Amino acid sequence: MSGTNTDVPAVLAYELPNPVPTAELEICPVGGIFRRVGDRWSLILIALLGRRPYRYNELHRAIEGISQRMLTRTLRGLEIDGLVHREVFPTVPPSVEYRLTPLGSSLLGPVSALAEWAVRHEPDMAAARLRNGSVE
Amino acid sequence: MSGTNTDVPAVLAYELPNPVPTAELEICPVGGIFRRVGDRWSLILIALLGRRPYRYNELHRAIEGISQRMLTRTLRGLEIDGLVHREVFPTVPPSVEYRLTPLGSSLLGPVSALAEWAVRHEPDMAAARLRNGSVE
DNA sequence: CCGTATCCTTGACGATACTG
DNA sequence: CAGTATCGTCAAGGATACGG
Repeated sequence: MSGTNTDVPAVLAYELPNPVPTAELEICPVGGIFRRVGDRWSLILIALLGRRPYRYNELHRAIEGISQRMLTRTLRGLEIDGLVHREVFPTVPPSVEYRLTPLGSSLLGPVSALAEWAVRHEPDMAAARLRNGSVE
Repeated sequence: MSGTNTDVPAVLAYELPNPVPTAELEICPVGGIFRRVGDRWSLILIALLGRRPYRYNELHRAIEGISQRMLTRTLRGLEIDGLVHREVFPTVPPSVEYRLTPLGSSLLGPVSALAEWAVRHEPDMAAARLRNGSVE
């Protein structure tokens, strides 16, 4: 689905008048979303929670590379930005469930588009890195 | 173009088997592309070069917030990954032109999709931040 | 079970100065 | 014009230990 694109930008063309006043770029929220989701764990969490709700330790076990500190911090960040919902069940012992909000779910589409690009073109980038002697 | 999406993931669903062996996530190149392009300047440069080729100081003036150091480093990074092509013209004084490679151009589509999402939903995120008392 | 608190390392980034 | 070199700062992230 979705033809590959060597085609026109779209929003980008609109966002960037020619002399590029810089302020335009600062204001442009594209950078913002990349910063929010471009860290080490946010995307992984969003992808996971895109499948079903998870409890805290369930996430901790599932990802396993992540520290408790970063799991908590990343979840809080996503919660603050309204991408993830946190619900506490006052059971004994307590359990906390995390799920995507509708806003968070709406991110899955665009992210998937980028994911498809990455899956398709990552070999090209790897080849380029070899050609240009990054880690030879 | 492209209806909004609260719809299904796609690649993400494929990328993530349920117990999530972590290795799957490490290997998944989605994180990689976000890391490469999620820094402060890469996206801006890609967006700029998506419009036309630029010379070094032209970029430096156009973006203006950027230091020479970071401009050079970011361009080198993008060049190493095959997203940007650097061509030197042995004139006096020397001039160097940067342009997107076809690979780099192919990124504009997916990035634009995410840009559209950001433009549309950034207000929702800002509202959420206020609700959740991030910078109140 | 679900976190917080503390310490430490690393790398991103900016500022400034200098060069072919 | 098109960079490199050096230094300093700051936030992301990991490790470990502790608490409700």
